Amino acid sequence: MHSSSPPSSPPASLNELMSRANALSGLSLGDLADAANIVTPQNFRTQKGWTGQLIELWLGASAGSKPEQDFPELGVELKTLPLSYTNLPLETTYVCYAPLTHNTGVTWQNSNVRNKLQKVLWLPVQGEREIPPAQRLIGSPILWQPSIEEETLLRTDWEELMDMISLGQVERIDATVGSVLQLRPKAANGSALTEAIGEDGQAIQTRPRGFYLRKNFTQGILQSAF
DNA sequence: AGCTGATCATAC
DNA sequence: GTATGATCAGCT
Repeated sequence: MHSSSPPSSPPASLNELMSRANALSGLSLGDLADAANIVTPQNFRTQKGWTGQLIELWLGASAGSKPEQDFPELGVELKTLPLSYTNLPLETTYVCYAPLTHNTGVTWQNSNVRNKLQKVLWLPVQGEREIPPAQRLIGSPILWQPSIEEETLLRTDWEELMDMISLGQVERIDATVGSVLQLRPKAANGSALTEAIGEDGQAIQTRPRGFYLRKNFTQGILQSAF
């Protein structure tokens, strides 16, 4: 049960964002969907981003698909995190689209990955597939900033991946590359293609890729929060 | 086509 | 059981 309505404006401060997030903790996805007059799907097979969009709505994030943080004024990125019964992440976490061309001048410091991960508000949600989406409960929010050690791990992986992309080795990158950050396909389907750099420096067409955080890394974030 | 929100489903 | 590679929906 939940009787209020989604906010009509973005949070004006970090405190307001956190108090909105804390107010969701303990509620079910069905509660929030009902109160917003949204139909909860029976499963996420055809609506994989549904939970994230529902939480965005309730926190007052600006809708849309811009390559920027969810709360630009606060410098905060929002991520829902599906958890198992033992509170382990069930899925990797998408970070951002990977640039495969025109990467001269791109450094870790000005990268989209670093920008997105500078400050993240994690919203844990029960994610076991046997739990109907409507019954899945929201957990306590975690506001996270990478530690020096975490940022070093991320930067090292990012630099290795970007080096390979820039040197024409994108087709040799698979999801095993990177200790905490990995590169995987990111597209509507297998026929989507984008430009990349080939082995001999020529333009090639390849599947679009995205950066993802490994489960072990997000698990560490959860652990250090408790 | 690019990019957001992600989970699915098969190979291992 | 789990990670990789593939896929779904919506907006620009």
